[in-house]
Amino acid sequence: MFKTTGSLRRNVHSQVADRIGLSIMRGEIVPGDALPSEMRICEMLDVSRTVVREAIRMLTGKGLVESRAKSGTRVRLPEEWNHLDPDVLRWQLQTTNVDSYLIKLFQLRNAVEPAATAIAASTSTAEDRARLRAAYEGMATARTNEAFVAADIAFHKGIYFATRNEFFWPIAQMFEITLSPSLTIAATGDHRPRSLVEHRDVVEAIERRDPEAARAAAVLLLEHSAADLVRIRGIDPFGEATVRSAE
Amino acid sequence: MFKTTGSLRRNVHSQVADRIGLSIMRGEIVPGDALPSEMRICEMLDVSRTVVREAIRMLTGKGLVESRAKSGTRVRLPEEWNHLDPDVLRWQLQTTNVDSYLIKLFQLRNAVEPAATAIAASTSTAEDRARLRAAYEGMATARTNEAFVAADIAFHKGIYFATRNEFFWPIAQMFEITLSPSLTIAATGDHRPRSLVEHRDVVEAIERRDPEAARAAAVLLLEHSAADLVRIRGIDPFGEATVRSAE
DNA sequence: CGGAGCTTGCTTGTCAGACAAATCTAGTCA
DNA sequence: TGACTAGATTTGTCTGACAAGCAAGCTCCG
Repeated sequence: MFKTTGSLRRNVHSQVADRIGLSIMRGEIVPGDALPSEMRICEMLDVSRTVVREAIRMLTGKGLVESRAKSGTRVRLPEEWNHLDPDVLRWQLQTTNVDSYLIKLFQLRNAVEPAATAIAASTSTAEDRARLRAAYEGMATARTNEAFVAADIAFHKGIYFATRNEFFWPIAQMFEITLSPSLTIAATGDHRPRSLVEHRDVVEAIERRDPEAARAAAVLLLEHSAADLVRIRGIDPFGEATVRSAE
Repeated sequence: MFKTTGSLRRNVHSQVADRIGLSIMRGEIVPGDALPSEMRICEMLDVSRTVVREAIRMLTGKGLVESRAKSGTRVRLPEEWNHLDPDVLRWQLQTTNVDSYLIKLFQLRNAVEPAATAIAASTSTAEDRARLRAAYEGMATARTNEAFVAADIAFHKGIYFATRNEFFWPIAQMFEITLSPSLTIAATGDHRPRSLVEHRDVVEAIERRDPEAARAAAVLLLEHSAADLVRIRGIDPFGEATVRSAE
């Protein structure tokens, strides 16, 4: 069990954490419910107790579970998990509807990115701006779709990093996780050059250290991205019908 | 060692994680550097290897360290840690300058909250709105400062939760962590009633399901909060001189 | 028949010792 | 001087053991 199933060799406890984390995301273990006991998990997965304990420790750190001494390890309420944790993100991406996921992600990006871009314009260092410019050049000169998407990710990471506010960084991290796989999905040939101008306007506004121009450029870039979502995946992040509430 | 130092009895591995996490935040172990080996940490803190390993597993899950087999456990680059993780937040709050921390936090809140409020106006359930209204009533009728701050936190958590977008939730969580202690700091008597009207406008705009009015009300509320920061702590989140970059 | 108190068992927390695998270092030999 | 080998170090994993606390079931008394 737990031979290298296709991917690279990872630690066993990480694989166990993946397994339990995915089970929780899939709803196989309901919040408030108890996990199987450590010994049971050992038997089920044929691993040692050490491995199981370390896996549960990881999940505890991400807020997914809570183990009170001798009462068992229980799944916590969804509003308590760290939804921005890369692992949690990955597990959710594997178990939920990708479209609604992309819409929620875009909502967050839409909320944060204009402000982040404005902050970047006023607090970035020369090094930050150089990195941003390099990422833009990478997009402009990219010959393959992969290279273009990689440069695009570097570009947006660069913006969040240039805020010099570490609370923005994890948000960039999450776009990175989500966009990497979508690279293959959105790999339509004519997708590439369309947003180049908008990216350039952003980087130049930041270089001019003009927060308001940067914010405006970011808004335009977001509108372009939204249009791409409509065009390529057929979902509209602004037409909120898709995320209409239950009630 | 590790007797209950003042606070409630917690697991030993959590205490060890705290200790190592704080060391990293304080810069006692520089990124790229290796932690002392497991056995060394065992000796230093007088705990078993099991405990040390589980503590390191928690830190690994938060992106703070990375242990490659037999090369040692190294501290990762700051841009890789999960700065929105509650524990990381707590450690940082204990080791860095509180003022610059509050400014960065306010920057994020300023970026996210207007959009979150607008989304809440369009996607909240009746239950969400009732909870928000209840939190507002709690603020209006609070007799003690503690009760007021608790209701205030519940109010803002309610907004982020009402977006029905889980990616906004961790951000609310972080405000909760930060504002709880600041409760004692900002405990000036006349601080209380000033922002009541702004809160009411927000909740009523959401109840009317009017996104644009909600966004506008949120902006006003933020301006009020910024004024409070200036008045009470003497820091100005919008006067960016305080977070001027190094270069 | 019903409830209070005790007992037992299960589960997590922690400790100790052991071996495998991989990596870095240092020494040796060409 | 350079490359290769052997040893030591460190993390990954397994096993067995005991303590402590919570929950359920059982017993006994009213």
